[in-house]
Amino acid sequence: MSFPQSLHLSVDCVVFGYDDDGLKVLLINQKTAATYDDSEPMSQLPGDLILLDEGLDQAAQRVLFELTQIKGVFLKQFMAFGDPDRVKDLKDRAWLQSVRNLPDQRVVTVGYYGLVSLQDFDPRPASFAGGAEWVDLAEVGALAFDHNLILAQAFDTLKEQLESQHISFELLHKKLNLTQLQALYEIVLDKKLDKRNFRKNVKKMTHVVPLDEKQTGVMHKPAQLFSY
Amino acid sequence: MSFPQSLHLSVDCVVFGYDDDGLKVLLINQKTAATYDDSEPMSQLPGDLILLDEGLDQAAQRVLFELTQIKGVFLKQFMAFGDPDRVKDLKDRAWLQSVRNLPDQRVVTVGYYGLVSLQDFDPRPASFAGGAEWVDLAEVGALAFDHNLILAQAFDTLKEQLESQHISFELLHKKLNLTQLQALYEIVLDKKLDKRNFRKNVKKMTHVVPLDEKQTGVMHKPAQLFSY
DNA sequence: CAAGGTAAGTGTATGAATTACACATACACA
DNA sequence: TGTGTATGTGTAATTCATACACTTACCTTG
Repeated sequence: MSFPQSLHLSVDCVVFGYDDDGLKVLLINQKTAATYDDSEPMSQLPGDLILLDEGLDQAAQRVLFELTQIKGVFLKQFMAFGDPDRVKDLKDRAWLQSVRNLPDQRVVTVGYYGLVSLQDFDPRPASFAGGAEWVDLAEVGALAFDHNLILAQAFDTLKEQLESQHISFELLHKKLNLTQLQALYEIVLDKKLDKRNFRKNVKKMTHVVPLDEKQTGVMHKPAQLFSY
Repeated sequence: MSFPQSLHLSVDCVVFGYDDDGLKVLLINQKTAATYDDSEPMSQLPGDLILLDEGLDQAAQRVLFELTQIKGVFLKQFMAFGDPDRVKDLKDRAWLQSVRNLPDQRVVTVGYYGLVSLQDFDPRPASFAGGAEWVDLAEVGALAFDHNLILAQAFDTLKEQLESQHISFELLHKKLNLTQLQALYEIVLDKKLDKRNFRKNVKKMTHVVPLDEKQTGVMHKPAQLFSY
């Protein structure tokens, strides 16, 4: 009835970044130390083991900050990934050996996702060691471990969230005008929306409130800004 | 960059059981060995540590079977619970000490939920050691650990699933007639539904198919049976 | 074997919500 | 002062959701 059990637990953060030319995801490059052959160092989602005295949500915030210097993003847990072999692939072994005490240990990870407006979060926190960068969703290649799966799952969850009306600003919590917000919806849901109907719907969302502030410096009628 | 880390991972199963007089949840009684004071042995959700070579879904199925003899339920992951103190409460220590090698170890758990029709799953797998039993949702008292929280969260998830049309039979995967199905919806969502409208909606769900089979032995027009 | 009891099964009219669609407005710049 | 550009707004048509009552098929009992 009791098992000798020893495994590791990590969090992985899928942070989507939105700007006018599309949806991006925040990736970090594995520091190349030792690759198992002559292949390129791989990219991966920012993630790491949790500490023994911190909660999961807390761990997600900390890990994201440590790896990318990004702070204050609303991160939401969406799924745990526990395939026993998820870190056993040859391509991932060398890297694990360079950073872990027990590189062969099984690792279960808890996935978090969030959404930010790229205007705010410096589009290139690349200054930081490890090289974090925003990669266009369409251009994401093969990631380490099962991170392509985690990313896909996070994206599905984001779509569901948006469609079920609940969230948008909750994730973004940033001031935006309605054209930008609509563009975000269109990119994530991958379909065109009607401007007037979209605005009618937003008016019904009580959690989206107009600010006093207006757009400035544009060559047209300035747009009203909104926030969560 | 690498942490000494040692913690346990478990799964907990929230199995809802439906029959004509309401919605129940499957609980097990802690074998009373040593309670920390003279209090009653507590109930808890069926759950246990995962094995090192099994996946999470697989672990959920195994643990449920080992603790309750129930097999073949569709179980769906819904959330990981990782509060560092979730198993540290005094009331839970004595029991952990009696069943675990490392009773002080932090335990993170992954929650699974499912829904079964009580006709099929012997309403009382109580014959089995440990005493599993179906408890009316309204009558669930204080559970061990954070299991009341896990249960509440699972129930919320179930409601969302039903409301978003997606699931019902996917969880039940059992033949039912439409009156029974409607009653299930009414109990879970806690509101009355219109019979004719409900049936119209079910017709739209392509995954719910009528069987050749009909109800027998009833004192009225026999109902068509449906399945997933 | 006829009559009565019981839940199953079915359609329509009304109101609510969603969709499709085009022009006047406000600011910046030249 | 005029032109360019994206903002901001209403209505009619359609689709979807709701409310509502009687006939049907089988079982039972007298």
